[in-house]
Amino acid sequence: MYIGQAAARSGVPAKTIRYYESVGLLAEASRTPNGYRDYNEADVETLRFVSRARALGFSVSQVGELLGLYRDRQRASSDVRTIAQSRISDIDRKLAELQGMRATLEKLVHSCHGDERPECPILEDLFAPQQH
Amino acid sequence: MYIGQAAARSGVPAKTIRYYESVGLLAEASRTPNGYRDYNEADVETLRFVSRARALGFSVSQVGELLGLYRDRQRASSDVRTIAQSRISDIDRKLAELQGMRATLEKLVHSCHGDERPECPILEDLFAPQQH
DNA sequence: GTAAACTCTCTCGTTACTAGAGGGTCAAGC
DNA sequence: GCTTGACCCTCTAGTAACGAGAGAGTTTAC
Repeated sequence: MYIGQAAARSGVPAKTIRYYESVGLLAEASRTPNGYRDYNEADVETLRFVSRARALGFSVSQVGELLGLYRDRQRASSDVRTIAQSRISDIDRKLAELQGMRATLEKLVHSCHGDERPECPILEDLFAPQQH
Repeated sequence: MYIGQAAARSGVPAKTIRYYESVGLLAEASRTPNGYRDYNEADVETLRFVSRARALGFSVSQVGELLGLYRDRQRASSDVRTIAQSRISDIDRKLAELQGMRATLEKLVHSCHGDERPECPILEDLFAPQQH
């Protein structure tokens, strides 16, 4: 099948498929005589794997690692588990950061009347912040 | 003062200050006779404002808006409040997304023994995902 | 037969910087 | 007078992960 159909069936845009190939995440696709990329069922499944792993926030290079682990079935499950756990740690750090930001913003918003008057403590706070 | 001192006092790296100027977030700095950028106290305070707003996750262009609101004291506080609230909404969306990712990863990690055996349900799950 | 739809490669734009090249300026020390 | 080091300058390129668009060839449908 051509790239358009592979895109439709995997949910990965054609542009993105070419990009993944260009950066080495996917092997170079075989070509039909006219030079169009040619895909099969297994390729579509690989694309779905990539798509789902990306949706879980794995970077493209991490997805490359996961694909490698999948292809080499001799590898221990602990390798996969380790990658997944470090991703969880990344997420936890990001969550804490966002929650801190949110708390500060919430405090600022509550201290601001939000009416037609120009005074708003948000800006003053940003200019003269307490340490945090 | 030169850019190095302004950087030290504001916490914004010199390269970043030049970058902010180049994208129009900051006005072009005045220059000493030798061509060096020249900063004063007010500039340092502006840099601190920018730094703090960036740390709260406002984009550079949003920081530009906030600076504009600060300079034009006639503007209503509701403008500032609206920007801050939309930033909170952004954060809430991101939090929900990360929490969803985290839950899925947690489930996968729990289903994986993490030992020397090659079987790990994480990869199988990524290949044959249930809808979510 | 032709027009739409699809494919190709290539380059640029995005965000918010950071790193580095190549070069000018300035003060201190010998 | 000269060098050394710490500054400063501009400009370019690289980062992550694509998306948009140009310009051109191919296939498909009517």
